Amino acid sequence: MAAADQVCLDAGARLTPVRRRALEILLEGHRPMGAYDVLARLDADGFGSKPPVAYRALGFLVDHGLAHRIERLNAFVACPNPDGSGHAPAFLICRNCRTVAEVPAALSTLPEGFRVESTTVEVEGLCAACSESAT
Amino acid sequence: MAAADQVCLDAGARLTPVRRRALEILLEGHRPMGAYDVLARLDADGFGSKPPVAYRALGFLVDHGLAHRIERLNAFVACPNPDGSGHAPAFLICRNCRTVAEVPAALSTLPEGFRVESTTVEVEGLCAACSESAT
DNA sequence: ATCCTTTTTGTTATAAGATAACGTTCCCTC
DNA sequence: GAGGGAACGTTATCTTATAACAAAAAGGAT
Repeated sequence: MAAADQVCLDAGARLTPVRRRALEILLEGHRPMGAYDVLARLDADGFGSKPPVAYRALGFLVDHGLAHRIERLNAFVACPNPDGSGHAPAFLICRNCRTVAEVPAALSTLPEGFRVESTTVEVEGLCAACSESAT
Repeated sequence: MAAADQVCLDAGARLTPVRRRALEILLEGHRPMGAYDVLARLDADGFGSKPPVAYRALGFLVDHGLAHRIERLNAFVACPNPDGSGHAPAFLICRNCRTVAEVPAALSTLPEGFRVESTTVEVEGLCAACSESAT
């Protein structure tokens, strides 16, 4: 959370109560959460109860690199190390235990000429623990 | 299409009329199409008009590597070179002209222990042509 | 402090994407 | 030509996401 404050400070962005709470919810979750899951929690905490409340807060977090969207799951996770500088992470999604690990991405050599603006790298499979126990 | 026939033959799978037509529609599109876009075309051609018709046909194509799903767009594209052996492609998505190019993926060095089953690599940005004209 | 502008919030309403479950039909095998 | 599994089409419903509007709150300039 301290890192999040710093990122917002640097960016001149406001980590308002809903946004802060949304980030806390993701951090507490330790796993990807759908927008409606987050919404339910926000609603319970007295914030709005309608979808845009969650989508806006999550959008803010994603825009500032405080959270990431996992496309394959239509879900969101808190970024473990928000650094302000849009890094390009890869996600390892375990299909068994549904956990998601964020690791540094490493995309090699794309064709010339394409101007990259953002990347999505998601890998699905079995994490070490589940792979072990499935043997 | 000949390649598609071959892939299905090898896999002992049936490229039925709806499935074949769905693939043709994607091939004619030359761009990602939503399931409901494909559905409208299938319906016009006398196939069913309800979502499962499209989702099932597209699911079959994706399962057999004849088409790919673009997660960021919730859309589908025909695979330009279906080879039966689940290759791991990357997609270059131009945010300006909405075209999608499929290129060989090249993910380097993931952590040990994670057993990879499938990968999603999608890059958004400006294609060479749009990048040029935007200068 | 007060006015003004911009951002943020919450709402209503609706769009877009996806799947579960059921009965019927088709096709292959015996 | 009968049995059984795969594929089809339907109804119904669910999940995910956004457009558009009004009210409130924050921040800057005077």
